[in-house]
Order: sequence, then C-alpha cells, then structure tokens
Amino acid sequence: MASVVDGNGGSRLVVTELGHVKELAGQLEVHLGGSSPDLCKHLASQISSITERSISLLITTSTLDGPRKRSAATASPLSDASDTPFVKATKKRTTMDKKRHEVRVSSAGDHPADDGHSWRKYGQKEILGAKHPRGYYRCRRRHSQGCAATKQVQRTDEDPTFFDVVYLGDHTCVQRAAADAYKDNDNPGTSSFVQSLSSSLTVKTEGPAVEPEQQLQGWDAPAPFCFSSTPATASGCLVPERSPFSAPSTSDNWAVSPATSDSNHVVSFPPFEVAGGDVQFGFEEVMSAIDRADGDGFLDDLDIDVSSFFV
DNA sequence: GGAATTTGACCGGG
DNA sequence: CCCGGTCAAATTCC
Repeated sequence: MASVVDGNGGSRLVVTELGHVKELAGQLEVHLGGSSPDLCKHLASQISSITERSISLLITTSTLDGPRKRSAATASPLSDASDTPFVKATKKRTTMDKKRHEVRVSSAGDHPADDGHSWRKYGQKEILGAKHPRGYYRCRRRHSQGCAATKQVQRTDEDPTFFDVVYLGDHTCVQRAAADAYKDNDNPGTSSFVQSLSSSLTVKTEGPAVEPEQQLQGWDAPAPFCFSSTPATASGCLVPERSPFSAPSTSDNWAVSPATSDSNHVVSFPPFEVAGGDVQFGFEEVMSAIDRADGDGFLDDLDIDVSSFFV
C-alpha cells in the first residue's frame, strides 16, 4: 500500500525525531562531565544519527510528494459512530473527520520511537497483502479527557526496521511530551551540545524573507524550507511554478500538488537550506518551536509557526 | 489486583 | 461478501 509519506506527516515526524533528539540531549547533559564518557559518546552518536535521519526525511518528504489522489473518502468512520449512538441517519462524516498524518519512522526495537504521547493499544489486525500486522492505538486520555487521537502502526514490508505510523485525529488532551522533562533547563550543557552538534550541522539562520501570511499557514505550507543539493546559494529556493498555497481549496495542503510538476520539481522552503553535509538551521530555534508546538498540546497538529525559526 | 495487551468477534463501508 | 477498524473478554504483566 504505497506507504506514501504525507508531507505534513513527514514534517511531523521530524518534529518527533527532534523531540527525541532533545531527550537524548537532556540525557547527554546529565551525563556530561560524569564518569561515563562512553555513554556520552553513545548519546551523541545517537543524536547525530537521528538528526541525519530527520534531515533526509525532510528531503524525502519534500521530494516525494507526488500528486496524492486521495480516493475521496478514505475517511475512516472510526469509532465515532459507536461513541455517539445518535445521529446515525446522516453519515456526514466524510473527509473532514479526522486529520490524517502518515509518517515513516525507523526504530531499533519493535516500536517506533516515542512520539511524546501516551498510547494504548486496542487492537491489531493482519492487513491484506502486508507482511506485518497493523496495531491500533488510541490516546490514553481518551476517557479522562475525551481525546480522540488514534494512531496505527505497521512495520513496513520492505524494511522491518521501519514503521509506518498513521496519526488520526487531534489530541484534545492536555499532556506534555516526555521531552518536556528537559524543558526548563536552559543550561550550558545543552548549548555546548548544540555546538558540538554544529560540527556536523552548520547552524545558521538565514534565507529570503517569507511573507508572514504564508508562514502562518503552518508547516504544511511549502514556503518554509529549502532543500537543495548544493549549499551554494538559495537558488534552489524557488517557489514552485504554481505556488501551492495559492490554492485555498483543499485541506490537504501542499501535498496535493498539481499534476503538472510530478517528480522533478523541488519543493522549496525559503527560510531553510538543507544541503548535504552542510545543513543549516537554528537548532535551538527548532527545539523551541517543538516546545511551543508541543506546548499547544499537539505535536500532530504541527502548528509550528515557522517564523520562529529565524527571528 | 489493577492496568495494559492480546486476540477473536463484531460491525459497517465499499 | 471482503476487509479494515473497533470492541471487549481473556490473558499477561507489573
């Protein structure tokens, strides 16, 4: 089932992974100067690899975006029907039902990395044509806070170390990501970590100005980043011939690209430039963006105001 | 013993 | 009628 990575979902995953990075950074900080340099080394290398992964993910999801013909109503009726016995006459719950973000994540173990929310498994199914079963999870706050978020996790056929994770619906619950444990320590440890990270990631914030209005459209808008294979210039940062955000139509945002451009148009995100080996963005700003997004309660909404990346 | 997971049944859409 | 999603009893885990 063509595990298409939703653009938004991909971005979301990056946030997830960065959240993970943040966690690791926190751990690293704890052990920094401690008696276990090996552990620090290990943490650092993990941070590094996750970061790399995130970067390639960003690149992948921005390049991969074929025209996504969402067969009109893949809308999952999901549990709502059973939750609300009334209103059965009108099955008006169509596409707008639940937000859907699909991401592909890798994992060492048999679970995708923690995404900051606590989930409870409520089912598992063999899926036709798939080698691995799909697990169904819902937010633990479902009852206490009426949080309707669910997710589906399925090991990919091709690479068993990867999982396709589909997030359905919004978190309406109030819960902080585990990563927030490190939230309020604006300590030197972290920043030195950031600096060491910078040895492989050139941290810098620059880029053509972007209209605030575009940024306000959030992560989904194709505006914020620029991926090019050469660090040289921002030349790759062109707005695609048809600026996707000019189409107010779909809720599916930029992932729905016009049939015209297909494979070889590069989605570009002006404020950032990610180029092989020389990645540039404000790490701490990304982190604070994570905090803020998460602070709003929902990683999955990804309402990251990109403008915060380059204040 | 309570909480979380497993697993087959059930349900509804296509 | 098949298939994916959910329910809920049974089972396992802590």
